[in-house]
Amino acid sequence: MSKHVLLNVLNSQQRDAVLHTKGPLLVLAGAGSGKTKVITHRFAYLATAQKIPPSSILAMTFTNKAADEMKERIEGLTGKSAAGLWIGTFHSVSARILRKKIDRIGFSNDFCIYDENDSGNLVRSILKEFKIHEALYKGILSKIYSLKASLVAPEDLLANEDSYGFDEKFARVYVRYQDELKKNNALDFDDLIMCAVKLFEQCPEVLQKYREEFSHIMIDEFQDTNASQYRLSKLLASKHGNICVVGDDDQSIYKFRGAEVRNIRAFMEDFSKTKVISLEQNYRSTQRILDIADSIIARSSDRMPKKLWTERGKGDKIYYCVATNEQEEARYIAQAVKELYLKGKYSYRDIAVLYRVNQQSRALEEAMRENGQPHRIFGGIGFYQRKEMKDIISYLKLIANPDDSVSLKRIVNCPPRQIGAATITRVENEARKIDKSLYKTMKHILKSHGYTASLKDKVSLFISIIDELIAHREIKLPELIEMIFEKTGYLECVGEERANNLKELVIASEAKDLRSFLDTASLFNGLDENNADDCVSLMTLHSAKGLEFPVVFIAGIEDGLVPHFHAIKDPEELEEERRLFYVGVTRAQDMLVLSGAKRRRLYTSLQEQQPSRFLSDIPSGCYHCIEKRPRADAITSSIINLPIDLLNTSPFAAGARVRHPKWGIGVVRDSYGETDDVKVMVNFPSVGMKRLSLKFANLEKI
DNA sequence: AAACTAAAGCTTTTT
DNA sequence: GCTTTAGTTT
Repeated sequence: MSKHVLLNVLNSQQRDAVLHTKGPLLVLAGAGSGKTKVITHRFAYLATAQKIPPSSILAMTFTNKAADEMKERIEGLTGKSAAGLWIGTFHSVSARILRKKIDRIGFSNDFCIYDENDSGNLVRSILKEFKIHEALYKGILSKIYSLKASLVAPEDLLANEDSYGFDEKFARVYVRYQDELKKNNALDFDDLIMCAVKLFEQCPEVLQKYREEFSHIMIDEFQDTNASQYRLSKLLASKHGNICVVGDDDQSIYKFRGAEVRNIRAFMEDFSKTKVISLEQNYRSTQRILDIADSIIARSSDRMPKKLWTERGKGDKIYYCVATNEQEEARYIAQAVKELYLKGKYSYRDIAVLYRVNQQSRALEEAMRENGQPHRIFGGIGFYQRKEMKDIISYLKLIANPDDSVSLKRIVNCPPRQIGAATITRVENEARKIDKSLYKTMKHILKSHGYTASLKDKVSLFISIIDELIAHREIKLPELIEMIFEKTGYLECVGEERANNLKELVIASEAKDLRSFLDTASLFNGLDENNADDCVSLMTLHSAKGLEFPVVFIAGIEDGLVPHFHAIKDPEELEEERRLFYVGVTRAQDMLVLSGAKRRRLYTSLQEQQPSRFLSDIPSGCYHCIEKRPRADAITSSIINLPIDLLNTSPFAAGARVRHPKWGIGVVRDSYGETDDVKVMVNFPSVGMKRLSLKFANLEKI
């Protein structure tokens, strides 16, 4: 794409951001203001107009999805493949650097990556050994994570014991955890960033190499960076200062994961002469939606001042529906979805239902199912998170890295091989004695005397399977996986559904080598399915960030949910809830429907719920209140009064009697769609409700 | 070692 | 209320 065209499609602020290629740049990108467009066009501009080699531009995001989208759009703009470029998540970029250089700080370059599950198992086994109540592992793990996010290594903790306020017991667990990771030749997620920082800080010549390699740096969702990610970016950028960060403090909703909004202000201080550009024109939502959004966020304290505006016009009315309980609320939403669909302007895929906690999806999913709305719940367990996937991946991890004792433990008795807890404990004790990995210890046991024959037999059988697989580690990955199935008899010990999932794993492994496949499996949530099916999307407010939908429902606008009751006491957390609500509202393009219930079942008790305190910040004229009465009929009573122009005026309007060549006489229950493609719902006594297109159905009015 | 029962959880979660 | 996990039984 030519330079001219590249710049022409941008507004003046966006263009300023693209043209500011030298020195630090902070882009405050409001919701829907074309943030990704700026990043991708800036990349393309650097590469084409400024002749910067694309391989010298480092672009980091948080999610694989965002990285993929960025790559795709850059490919579209430059007409060249983005494969192999430095566009990726913080974690994948760090992993890529560490794969080449981590030996410089005393690790092996063929390290494996532990996901949260693996880390959790490791912490639990340490707690067991230390005789600490195992159920505490979650809290301990999250402490470890937050320390790592702040770049506090175990040795720093020990050196500074008092100042962090952690007890000695915890410090011992942390030290041990880190030792075990190293022994297993493994890094956890946070280590990826922490080790990259360590590498750069301890090896100036490595830092120098990458500083020269990355002449330009761009960072997306900057408000979500934690201390270690910011440090990493700063290390790489501080020399030339060609760093562009894009973010929105109003959309900071991951403080609980270590994100530091303060990094935005810190950036302006750390990089003097930072140019600040605000993107305030919103291309997504109607004015009514922005008004609501603004009234919510304007109350937020200590934010960078900005005000979104749009050229899209006022738009449809916004609704707030109060239902008696969560089932009624869900039914209301399901019926409104149905109505919107039947009116023809929106497909199911245009509609999202957002909520604060996953638990809310239950009632919603039930109502959708009853009403026959195709829907998809996002945010369950990912593709690679399923038990069967993790098992096979553990086999692969073990094949790639036999010293990975966490993976070994996971699959040593799966399928059952008579190697239970007692046997494992014996091997583990031995391993501690000779300070070797479980795999090496098992080999040691086979060569030693003084063990029972039955133990040796069991271990020998297992080791022979693993060694045979290791001997074939170079064959094509799908074949290797099939070989695991064959040698272990895994498929026979799982049900049909799981076996089918595993077939997908085989397919996903095609054209990949072992190493890169394992990185993919650890660092990717799973197949980020682009919803090809026409489905309503159900997801939490958190997972909706970065997405947009023509129609958005937000359920549970009640105190206790939005804001969540865990966040009500702490003013800072309350602010985050406000921003979360803001994020939800700003997902909507055309239509926004809020809802709440008067009573809701939370765990065991039926709670009386009050409307969200955030609603009182919205001027009452901004939305229409609806009381949901039970037993409203879906088709005959309109739940949402759609604008007149959407209503259909053809002769085949609701109530008309028609004759169909095959099904005989029926009654039109609803009609909708564009004038050149009108669709009707007809109830035929003989076959029931049918959805027909007037163009093809050959209906006769009688 | 597997199968069962009791008990304790229970916000969000990019990697 | 429901789901996960810890502990106990067979």
